[in-house]
Amino acid sequence: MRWSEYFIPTLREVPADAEVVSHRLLLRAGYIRQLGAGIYSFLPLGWRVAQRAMKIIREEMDAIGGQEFFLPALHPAEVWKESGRWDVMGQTMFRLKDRKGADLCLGMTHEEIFTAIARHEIRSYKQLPQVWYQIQTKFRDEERPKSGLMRLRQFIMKDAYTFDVDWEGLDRSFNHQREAYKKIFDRCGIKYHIVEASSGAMGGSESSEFMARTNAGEDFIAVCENCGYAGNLEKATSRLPVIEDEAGPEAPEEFPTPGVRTIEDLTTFPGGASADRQIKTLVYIATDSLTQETYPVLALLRGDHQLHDTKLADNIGASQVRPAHPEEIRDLLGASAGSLGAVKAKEKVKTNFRPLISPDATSPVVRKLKDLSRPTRELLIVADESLRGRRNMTTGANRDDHHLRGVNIERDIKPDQWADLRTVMPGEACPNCDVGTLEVFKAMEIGHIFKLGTKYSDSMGARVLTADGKEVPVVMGSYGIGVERIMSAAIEQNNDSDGIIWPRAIAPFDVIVTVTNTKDEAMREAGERLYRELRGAGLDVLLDDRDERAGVKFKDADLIGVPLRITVGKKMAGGAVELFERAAKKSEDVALDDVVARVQQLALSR
RNA sequence: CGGGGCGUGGCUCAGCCUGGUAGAGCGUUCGGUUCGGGACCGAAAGGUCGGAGGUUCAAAUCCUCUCGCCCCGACCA
Repeated sequence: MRWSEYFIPTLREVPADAEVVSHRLLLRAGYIRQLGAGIYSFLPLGWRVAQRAMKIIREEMDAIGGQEFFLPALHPAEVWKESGRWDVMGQTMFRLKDRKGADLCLGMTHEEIFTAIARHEIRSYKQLPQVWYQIQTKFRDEERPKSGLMRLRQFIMKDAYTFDVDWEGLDRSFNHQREAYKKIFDRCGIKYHIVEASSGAMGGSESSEFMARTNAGEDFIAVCENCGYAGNLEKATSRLPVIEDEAGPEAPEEFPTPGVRTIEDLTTFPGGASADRQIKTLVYIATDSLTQETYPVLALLRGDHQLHDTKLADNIGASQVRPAHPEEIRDLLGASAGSLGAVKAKEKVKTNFRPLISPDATSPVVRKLKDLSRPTRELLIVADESLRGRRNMTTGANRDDHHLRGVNIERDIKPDQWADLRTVMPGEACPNCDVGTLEVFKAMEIGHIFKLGTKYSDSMGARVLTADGKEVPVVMGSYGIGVERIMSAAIEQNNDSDGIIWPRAIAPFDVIVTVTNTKDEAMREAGERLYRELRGAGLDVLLDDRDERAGVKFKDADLIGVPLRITVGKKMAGGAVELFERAAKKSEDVALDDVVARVQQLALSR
C-alpha cells in the first residue's frame, strides 16, 4: 500500500479516554476508533492485524483437524432455555424481541448452537471425534466495558468445540487444543502462562486459561519461577509450613476482650494470640447454584489469611456469595463482627433467620424486605485446609467483647466441610515443587479451554451409540480465543515510548519503505523500485510516499509499529539505504541491490 | 448497580466558582521559507458550549431532568 492513499489517521495527542497503553496506541496509531462503550470499529490497519491473527488461528485449528463453521450471531431463545443458560446468563446477555414478540438473543458463546447441530446429525461413535470451530462476533453486555479492546461488548472470538464418545477421547481432544493454543500464542509473539482456573458459568470439570502477563490485566495469577506451576488466584494453592500447637485446655475458655475488634487488636491484647493462632470467622450469604436458595455460611480461616470468595463459592456449589451485612450478622449470631466464632454457632442460630434480599441477584444493593425473603437452609460451616488439625486456637465467642481460647477445631467446631479457601500470597512455597516460591502478578485472559463433559449433551439430548450399542451423551470440550485480546496483549507486551512494536507475525505490514524526500527524483524512484521488488518477493509492504517531512514519517512509522523500516534518504548518494529494526532499534546500511534478500531473511524468520 | 469524574471547533484543553462580545495549542486549507526524528512565518476556514426544561433583562457559566463517555468498586466463559 501507498501511505499517501491509505487511511491511517494517526494522532499526535493522546486521546483523553484512553488509559491503558494498548488502547492509547491503537487509537493514536490509527488502528481503531470507538463507536460506543465497548464497541470499536477496526480501521484498515487494525483489520489487517486482526486478519493476520485469525489466519494463524485458522492454520493451527486446521492442523489438528478443526473444521471451520460460521454460525448465526442471532439466536432464538429456545436453545438457551433448553440448556438452562437463558436464566443463568442474566444481564450479560443482549436480549431482543422480534416483530412477533418472540425472544431472541445475541450470541455470547455458541455451545448451545453447536450442540444443537451435533444432536441432530451425530448418531454413532463412528462419527466421532469431531473438532468444530468458527471465528465469530460475540456480544456480551458487560457491566463495565473498558481498556480499549480488552473488555468489549462486541468482539471476535474463535470458539472451538470437540465431541467425543468418552472421557478418554475428551482428554485427547483437550490436549490437541492445548498444544494448538501454545503454537498460536507463540506465533503471535505473546508471552503467556497456562493456569488452572475456575470454570464458572461454563460448567465442566477442568479448565485451563492462557494468561498474558500485563499490568493492564484484570486477573491475578500465581506462578512458580522454579517449576512453572501456575494458577489463577481463584484456584492457586501454596505450601505452608506446619504449625505445631500445644495441647491446650480440655474445653474452650471464654475471656473478656473489651474493645477488641480485629485480628490485629487481639494479637496485641494481653492474653490474646498471634494471628496465625487465631481463627478468623467470616459470615457470607450464599446462593445455591441449583436451587437458588440463599443461606448463611461461616468461612473459617487462619487469622493471617485472606479469603478468596470465588474459592468459597466454587467449593460450596454456590452461584454467588456476598459478605453478610452487619445486621444480618447480628441477627444470625447475636454478636458483631469482631467477636464472631464458629464454636457452638449452630446452636445460636435462630431458626427463622432470613437474609436480606437484593432486588436482583447481581446487585450489591440490598433492600430491607426481610419479610419477602424465604426462610433459609441451615448454617454451613466451611474451614480452610490450613486449619486442619489445629488446636488451642483463639476465636470470637459470639458475645460482644468476648473471645474463646483453647479452641480445638475438630473437637469444638466440627466444620461441615474442609476446603481451600485462602488467597495465595507472593513468596509462599510452591505446592508443586520443593524449592520454588510463588510470584503473583496481573495477567489478561487471552484463551480459555474447558472440558465441558456432558453438561450440554445431557441437557440438550446429544447422544450417540457406542460400539457395544449403548446410548451415551457426547462428551464435549469448548475452547475460546479472543482475537482483540491477542492484539491488546501483543501491544501491552511490546511497546515503547515511540509506539507499538508488533511481533512480526501479526504486524499489519512486514516492512515500511520510508522515502525521506519525495521531491528527490532518485529517492522516489528507489522507493518505487523497492516497493515493487519487495512485493514481488511476497512481502506486505507499506510505501511512505507522502509529501511530509522526514521526521513526521519516522515518528509515524515508529508509532504504527511495522517491524522493519527501509529508509531511502541521503545514503542514496552511496547507493545504499538504511534498514532499521523497530524492536532492536538497530540499523544497518544495505546496498540497494541487496535489500530484498536481506529483508526476506529478517521478515520471514517469523 | 454503588462511588467519582468529564461532555466547549477534528484532537488536547482553558473559560464555569463570582452570569454580560466563545478562547488557546495542535490539526486542516492557502501563500512563503524549510526539508533525516512530529519545522517556521503570515493568512483563513471551522463551535447547536451533549440534549431538554427552568431562573434571569441576559446562561457555556446558576437550578432540575436526561443522554453519553471515562475511572474505581461490585460483577464477569
